[in-house]
Amino acid sequence: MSAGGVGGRPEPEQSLTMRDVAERLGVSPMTVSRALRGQGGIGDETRRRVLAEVEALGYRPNRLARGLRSGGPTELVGLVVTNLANPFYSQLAVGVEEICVRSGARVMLGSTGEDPAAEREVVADLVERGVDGLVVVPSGHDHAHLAPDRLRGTPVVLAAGPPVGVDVDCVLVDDFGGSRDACRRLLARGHRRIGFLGLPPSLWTGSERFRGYALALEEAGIPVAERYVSRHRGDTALAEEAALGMLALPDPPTALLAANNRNTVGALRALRRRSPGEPPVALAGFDDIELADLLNVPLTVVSYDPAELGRAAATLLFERRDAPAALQPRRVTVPTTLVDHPTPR
Amino acid sequence: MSAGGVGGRPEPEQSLTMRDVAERLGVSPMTVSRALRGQGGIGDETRRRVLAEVEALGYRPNRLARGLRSGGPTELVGLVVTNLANPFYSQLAVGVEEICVRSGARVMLGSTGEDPAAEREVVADLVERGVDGLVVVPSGHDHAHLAPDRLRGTPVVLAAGPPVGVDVDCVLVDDFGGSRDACRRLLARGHRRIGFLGLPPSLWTGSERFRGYALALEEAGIPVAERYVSRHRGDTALAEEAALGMLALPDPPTALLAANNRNTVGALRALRRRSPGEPPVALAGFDDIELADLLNVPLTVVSYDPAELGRAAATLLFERRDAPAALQPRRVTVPTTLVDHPTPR
DNA sequence: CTGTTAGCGCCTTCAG
DNA sequence: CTGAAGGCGCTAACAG
Repeated sequence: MSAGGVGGRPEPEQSLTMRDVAERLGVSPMTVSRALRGQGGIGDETRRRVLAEVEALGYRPNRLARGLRSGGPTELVGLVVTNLANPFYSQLAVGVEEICVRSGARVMLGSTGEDPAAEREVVADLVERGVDGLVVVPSGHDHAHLAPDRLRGTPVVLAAGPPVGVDVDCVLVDDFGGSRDACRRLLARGHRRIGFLGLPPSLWTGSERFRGYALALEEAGIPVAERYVSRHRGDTALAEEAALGMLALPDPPTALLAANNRNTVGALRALRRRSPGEPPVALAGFDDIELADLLNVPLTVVSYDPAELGRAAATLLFERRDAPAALQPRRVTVPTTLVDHPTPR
Repeated sequence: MSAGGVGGRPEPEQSLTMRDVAERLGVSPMTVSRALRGQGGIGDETRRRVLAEVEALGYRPNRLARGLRSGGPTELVGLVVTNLANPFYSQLAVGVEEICVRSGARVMLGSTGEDPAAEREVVADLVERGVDGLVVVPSGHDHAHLAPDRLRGTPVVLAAGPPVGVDVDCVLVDDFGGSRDACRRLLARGHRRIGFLGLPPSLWTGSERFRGYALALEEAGIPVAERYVSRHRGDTALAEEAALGMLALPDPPTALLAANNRNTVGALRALRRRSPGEPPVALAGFDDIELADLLNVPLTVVSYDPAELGRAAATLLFERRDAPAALQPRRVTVPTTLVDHPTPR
């Protein structure tokens, strides 16, 4: 008798059940159940006695069993993202959690690594685990497998991309408007040759941000020139290379517009390799950068709050879960703002 | 028909049960159960038929019900952090999830905002929801409430801080060694007056990083001077102010050691406010900074992998969960490396 | 106001 | 190899 601690402790209480509490009090489990849920149908005095005993014993109900019988909501939301290490997604998660906690729900996490097959598995697993709904940052280009019909009716909200092949709610960033505004600002400052460091056209975000760029140019009567446009996977090395290529043209751009954080960083690296004599190149980009004020480069960014995207998604989800009648699919767009980080000093 | 879809679809299948599948096949639910779990005790031909029907119907078992009866593991891990928006914690989460997924487990999230009361609630909620174990980044200074005894026996692993008042496993960063090594490097470069921008002594991490600084100085026969030491909550503004204060001393430090990312950023802001004529100040700090190469300041950082911390934590957790006999509480320390970001160009 | 009966969906146990 | 009985912990639905 020893190891583990068979000391004189008051029983580590493997796992109390409602009946244990009830027996100690000489009442039926139902009484305990009612006291715990505080829904009435029980005398004040009895309730007090029960709650005192519950407190004393440290009893906590088993939510899994509760949910099984009542069939009610599990107060569980599945959040499926590509990669939590990306601050965009971790902030999105913060927003989702914030709203969930307010209604007593918890978040269950799933990462896909941008693999549509992994997404399917993760989603299926979350549904098996009884989530009330899913917030999904989609990986593939078709979302038919996210139809609630195929998921026990579990509601789904897409984040950062519109649904394709399925009618569900979604929350989006104003990619188009943000990009357009950034480009307009560069134009307002007199730039006429503006390079675009973009994302693949197959991505919604990539396509929208390009569209904003193109529209702003068009408004200014400037044609989009192939040689000023690069569209690749967001990767700082590729972005740097693309920027250097453009800047080496006989008529190089006088400004660059980067379609996301990775492209902005690549552009910054390219710019810092220029010699002091060369003409300056203006830079604008999507996504804010924390240390912008420490870089010796003026930078204009399209800023927005990823947490707000998460809050909006979770809100739509709860509304839909609790809607007796089905609502029309809704689409919420989170606005962007243009922020100038002027050259310091 | 139209709206909503009252068309001729094959029933959206509210929620199939094992019996539905069984009835369609004219077998008992047990047969379906056995086929699904693939544990044998069933004929090959029967299993095939069952699985085919399951596939056809798109039936998925209800894991909550499964766990209720079998009492086995839920394959659910609770992760409790202070704030997911902090990249340290989101990377930790990535590490935890990575290990969990390998054993078919999922992560349930809880944020505390560094509030010990919130931590208690979150932990209790996760336990009620039947997690197999918890990875907790502790908020308070005493962890007695995290004793598995009080949590239905749910195992706990502490991350980024050692247990106080309770015997559980933990994973730590080598705060002491990393800080010591950084300080040693500054000393090796000839610095004798080294300022320390630190965290509150009440934090484990704060105290350990200070200890490393103090030890390195002691080794070099240099006393720790009050006026070169600042210890406050990690906040860039406070750090900047503290750094400016030190640099304004009659005998200012020639180097600064920042105890975390926030302090490093504050120090960088302080340094950039100096005029070109003033003597340069060296800077070293805990935590790497992505754009270090774009700052025009040489920077030495103590780098480590937060995801590794998460992987280690989850691994300890599963080992303990599956250990038939209780193991001794273990402590894993993740190493740090010193990285130089030389002045570019 | 309180207790009893039954059963959520699945699995353990024991027959056949 | 398959099925029937029973119950995990809790709560609807009905009695009293």
